[in-house]
Amino acid sequence: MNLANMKTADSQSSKARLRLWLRLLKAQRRVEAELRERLRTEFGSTLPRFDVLSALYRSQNGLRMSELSDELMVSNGNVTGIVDRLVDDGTVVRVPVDSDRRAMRVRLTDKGTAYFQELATVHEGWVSDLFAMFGKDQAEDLATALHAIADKPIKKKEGVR
Amino acid sequence: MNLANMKTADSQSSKARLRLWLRLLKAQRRVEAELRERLRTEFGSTLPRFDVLSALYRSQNGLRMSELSDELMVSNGNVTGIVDRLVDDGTVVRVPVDSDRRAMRVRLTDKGTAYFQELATVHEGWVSDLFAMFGKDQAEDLATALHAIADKPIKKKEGVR
DNA sequence: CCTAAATATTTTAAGCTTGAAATAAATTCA
DNA sequence: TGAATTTATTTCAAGCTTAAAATATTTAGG
Repeated sequence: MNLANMKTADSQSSKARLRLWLRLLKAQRRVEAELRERLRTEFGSTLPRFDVLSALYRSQNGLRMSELSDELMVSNGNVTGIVDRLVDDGTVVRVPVDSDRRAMRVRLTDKGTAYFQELATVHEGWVSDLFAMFGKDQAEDLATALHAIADKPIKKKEGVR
Repeated sequence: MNLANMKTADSQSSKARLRLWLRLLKAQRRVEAELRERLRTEFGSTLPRFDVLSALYRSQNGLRMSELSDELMVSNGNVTGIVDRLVDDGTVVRVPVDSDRRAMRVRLTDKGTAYFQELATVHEGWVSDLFAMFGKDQAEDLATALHAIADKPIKKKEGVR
């Protein structure tokens, strides 16, 4: 085989990575569509709300609005709207932060905690079913591989010098 | 170790699968955020528009609205809006289908084709950079593993019997 | 042929999402 | 101290997304 007939290693890697990305995206969409549908029909809820409740449940003392948006990787304004709706249905409350009058701490109410526990149990079962083709070990291996991307440091804007 | 102290294999698998899902979701969000930002700042475009152009570019003769929404796994109404905007800026056209007056075929214009080719080259480079930690072989292995989820058959609603 | 059911698409209302602008409060530093 | 900057949050406009309803057309069955 001569050089003219051979793609460079870089081009081949690039294509393989692009295929990986498209596959990752498709898998994510398929699972997300299924989870959204089930949250809607069985609980009258949505994924963004579930995500917020989940983040708050994992925290001990609630989270500030900005901590929530960092955790979920969505914009501040987005979190404002979702929390507004969760406040409306009584699952979370906004508590002013004593030491910083700009800030708000969001917490689960007792009702919200009970509600989320119910959801979380069922949700784990759904996910386990959707990923049933992966055994424990393979699931762990895949998760480890994806860690390299998921926890890649966020590129920060450079200050002007 | 006695049974009381040991989680069942099922529970452990379930947790591992849940972690895998959360990792997959986080990786997808990180990559998507980066691609969206670059499409916006460098091309004044968006991911949904890129996805539609990409699907049309891969097809030979354009796609019907319903083929587009199947391919992209989004709702019909969603595609209507995105195609409307692409028509506005002259990158695609709606062509009536002779044999079926309900249907529309969407095609890239010459302008749209040239524009997408430009985008696609740069986009592949971005993806390759974001996935740079995976070599060709590892990227292929991961893509294969994800195939099991990405191409899982869609569960259809059962008719009443 | 004619009606009923199915199909392709658009419209609509509500919620999600972003980036940018606006507010308000805390921090920095001269 | 007090002005300038930074930080936390909300508001806003525009676009994305969904599910359901509405329209228009085709297909199937009697």
